[in-house]
Amino acid sequence: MSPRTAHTRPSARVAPSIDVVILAPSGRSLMVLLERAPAKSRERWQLPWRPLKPDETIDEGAAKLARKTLGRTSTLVEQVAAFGDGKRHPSGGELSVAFLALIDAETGEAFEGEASWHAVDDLPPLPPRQRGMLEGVVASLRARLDQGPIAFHLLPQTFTLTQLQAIYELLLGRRLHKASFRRSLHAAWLVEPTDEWRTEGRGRPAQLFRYAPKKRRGGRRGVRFGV
Amino acid sequence: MSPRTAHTRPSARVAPSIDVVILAPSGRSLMVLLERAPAKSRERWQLPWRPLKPDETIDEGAAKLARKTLGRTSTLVEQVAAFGDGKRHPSGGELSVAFLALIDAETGEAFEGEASWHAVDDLPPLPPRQRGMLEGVVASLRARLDQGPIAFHLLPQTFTLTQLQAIYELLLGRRLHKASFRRSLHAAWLVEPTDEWRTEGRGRPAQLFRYAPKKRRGGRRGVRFGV
DNA sequence: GAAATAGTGTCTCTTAGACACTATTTC
DNA sequence: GAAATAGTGTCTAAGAGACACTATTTC
Repeated sequence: MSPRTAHTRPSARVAPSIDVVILAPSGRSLMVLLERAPAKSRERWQLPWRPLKPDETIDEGAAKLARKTLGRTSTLVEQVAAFGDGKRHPSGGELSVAFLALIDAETGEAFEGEASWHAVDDLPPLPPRQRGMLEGVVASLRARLDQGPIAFHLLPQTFTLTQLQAIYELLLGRRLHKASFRRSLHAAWLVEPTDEWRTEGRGRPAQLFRYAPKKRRGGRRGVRFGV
Repeated sequence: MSPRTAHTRPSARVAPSIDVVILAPSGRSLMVLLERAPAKSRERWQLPWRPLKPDETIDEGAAKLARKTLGRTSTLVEQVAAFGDGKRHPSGGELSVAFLALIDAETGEAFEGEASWHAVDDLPPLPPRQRGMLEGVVASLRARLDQGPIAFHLLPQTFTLTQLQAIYELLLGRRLHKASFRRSLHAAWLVEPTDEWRTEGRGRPAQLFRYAPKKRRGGRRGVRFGV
């Protein structure tokens, strides 16, 4: 049922790989960090990956990989899913574990290294399993947007409400109503104002906010049946 | 940071394991299917598992394992997450992939085999990694309840609305309002009535419904900020 | 003053939940 | 008729979206 490439070596046991999807917002796009693939590869780009070493946990391996790629400790590294669908992966192994790391726009723009940013809507060819992993990770990110404070990982410590709304619009793929957005945000007690204001070209300056969840209101909305 | 058991053999590469969490509703509890562990084990019970074989995909492996355990093809087998947290697993390996299978109550009650049902709220000791896997799978199930028609996999083909509501209450862990539940269900066009009615002891007979999603209304509620 | 961006007040419509009711069965 | 369960009508309150407005900046 699942496709299988011809060149897998059936009896050689290859270590599972750890692959990391590092995302940052940029303008109206979500960007992913890709590395140049080795010269012999079919594709020119790949997700950063490494084999799972025998005496480390996958979380340790992923943290090391993200750190090596980014040159710093990232905000969030979180396991998403395992992929062992028979599609081709640079490791030659059967199993890969996908991790997600989120970087804020400022840090993303400042990044300089071996890897470079690509819009997730307009990607170069990737090894097939990595392509699936990237799509799976982004889909899971979108699905979990309302389950936790994911969006704040894509912003600097302080931010304007317009910036925050732009992140939600980016991840949800649709425009949001400004007044409604701010009302729900206020009701959720997730952010608090700082006493700083940011002037950006023309227009009234915007107040800066920080992420500071206060209480958890009993979020008892009714049952929402599957989309 | 993560605990590591002393008995892992650092250089022996052990195949990743595939573990299945098979769930069925029973009364007011979610039940999971556990197998007797081999005599030498620390715990007496374990989740059904098997090593990933070199030339199969994880989905194939999980499907075979579920079929072997249940003696039939299960309704839903779906990968949830990988666990490689350094905790002990019967396989001795570092990495395990968790799968979820959902069985309806009638099929669950009819099941007879090597394994037996245990309430997820009242479990015997399990190998530590499997304990984490089970909790992770159940948490993910609850979190994804409103993303897809999960609840219907826990019911027979036709069911009463009271049964359906009981499944949602079981998974959400709270009581729901009858009239509201039915109104939202009607608005979501997920079920259609059959012309059968079920009499169960006293009380007015209940109409049987079947899962028959009609249209997808633009489920455009506002942003819900993380709980 | 014009243009641009930030932020708010009010109205409407949808819907979750409470409450109370009717309907149909067994005992 | 009593008890039990199924199913519905109406009211209220919360909140999402539309619209229009005010506020503060640069040019």
